[in-house]
Amino acid sequence: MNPAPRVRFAPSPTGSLHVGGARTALYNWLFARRHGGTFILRIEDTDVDRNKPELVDQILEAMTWLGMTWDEGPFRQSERYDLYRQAAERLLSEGKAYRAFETPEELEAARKAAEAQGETFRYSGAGREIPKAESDRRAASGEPFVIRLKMPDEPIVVDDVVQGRAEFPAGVLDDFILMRSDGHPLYHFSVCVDDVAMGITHVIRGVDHLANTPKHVALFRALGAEPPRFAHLGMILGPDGKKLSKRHGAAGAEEFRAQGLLPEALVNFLALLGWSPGEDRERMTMDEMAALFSLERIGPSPSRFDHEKLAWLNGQYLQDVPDARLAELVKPFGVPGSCPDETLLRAIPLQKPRAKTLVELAQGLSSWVADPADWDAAGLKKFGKPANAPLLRTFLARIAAVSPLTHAGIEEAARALAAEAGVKLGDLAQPVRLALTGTLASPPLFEMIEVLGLETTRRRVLALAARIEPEPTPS
RNA sequence: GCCCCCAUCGUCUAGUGGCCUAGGACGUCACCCUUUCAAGGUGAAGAUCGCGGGUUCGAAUCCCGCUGGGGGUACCA
Repeated sequence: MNPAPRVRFAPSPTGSLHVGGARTALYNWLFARRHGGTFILRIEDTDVDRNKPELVDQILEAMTWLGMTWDEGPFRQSERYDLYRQAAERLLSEGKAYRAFETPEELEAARKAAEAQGETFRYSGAGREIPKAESDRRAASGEPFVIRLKMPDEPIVVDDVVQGRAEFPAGVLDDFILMRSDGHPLYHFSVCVDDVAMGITHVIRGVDHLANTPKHVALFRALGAEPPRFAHLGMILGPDGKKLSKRHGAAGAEEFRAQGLLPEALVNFLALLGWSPGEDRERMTMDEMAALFSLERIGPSPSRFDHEKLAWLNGQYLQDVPDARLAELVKPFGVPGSCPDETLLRAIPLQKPRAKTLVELAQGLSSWVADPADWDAAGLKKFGKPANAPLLRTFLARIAAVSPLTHAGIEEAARALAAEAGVKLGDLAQPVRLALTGTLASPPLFEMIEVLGLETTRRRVLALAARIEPEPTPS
């Protein structure tokens, strides 16, 4: 058996945890769990200009919320500069890398010129020709330089676990920069140095890195290490097929959290974007997924983010959350803390089948807590005819006589009243529902009244009755 | 421009040469249940497997071309 794999998730703190990143993290996590490996968290913060340190905590929190715990780290690349400098020195002394003294301006000009010709700019490799002694002397004299890798003069084959085999011809890649003139390592370099140092065996990341992979392969070899296995994941697109962004509603983990989604649902949904365990399995816990996960079953193509399906899945999960837990979870979404837990606990079982998210649950719960501020216009139009006012009052009188006030008893009274009045039960129930909730949609009415109690019911019903009664003769 | 990748119902996908009259899920529609709305149950519509050529007795599955989409081509990550 192969040694236990070591994988890493390496976000850069230039934004919050995007769902694309969350899915990458998840696949790494799942892979590590599946094979008893190690999941490492590494913060790629070498771009001093674009980093936002405060985002690191946000990313860690999102990871935790999603249930992805890491075994090692978080390591920060900004704290590992010595490592990169040493590696660069070594490459330099081994002749696998060299100093180049062109200024950014010179390079930019050369790039412009090449583009004007309709050609791809590639660094000339001029620095390769500078004798070692001269290079050392110029560096010692303080002349700014970058360190570039000598790319091998042979094609590089990347045998990707999910994207398949890709061959990159020799000569299309130039001698790219490892260390900037200010001494900061560049992404490609710090990544490979760290991957070697951390003993990474499998690199699972987005396809946007596939084209960079030959650089990494060359770098691993220069560093004297066997390149890891690569698995490049297809992009996650918005419903319109464009790159997913806030424009599509939500793109960051904490935005989904704010929308009232459950982490287990989001994680399950994300896992299915590109991976399938086969046998038509869809709903799975993280443990189940971890048991079934394999890189071979990841598809190569990009996928669109379908909010509808996520919502459905979330609704499924929501039904299984114990009511007491739900009572806690829903509180940040606007259910007044003043609502007695007893009411909440009786309302939740009736309300939750009607909710797909915690936000919807909180909305549904609101009418158990507060009298309706207003009545639905369509409802008023349909059931607000003055003749209903006496019906409502009679209804109140009838249920006042029901003792104890059980939903079965209330239903019995309601049915009797409807029969007497010669109307369908719905014609009585709907006005009452409008009075209690302000809307025409709610959980079963009689159970609601049982929980709400006579006082609240009376107050709300009288309010509506007063509203629909004929004006006291304007004349 | 150059290099690389991708392409099955509207969406996520199963499918790795015969089991495919292409399966499941979301969504949609219908019916059932029903005091409303959901949930739930049952069922239906929906994919000439992007297009065109090959290979093969046989292709969604292999090969080539095309088209469309995406990525890379930075002293960004």
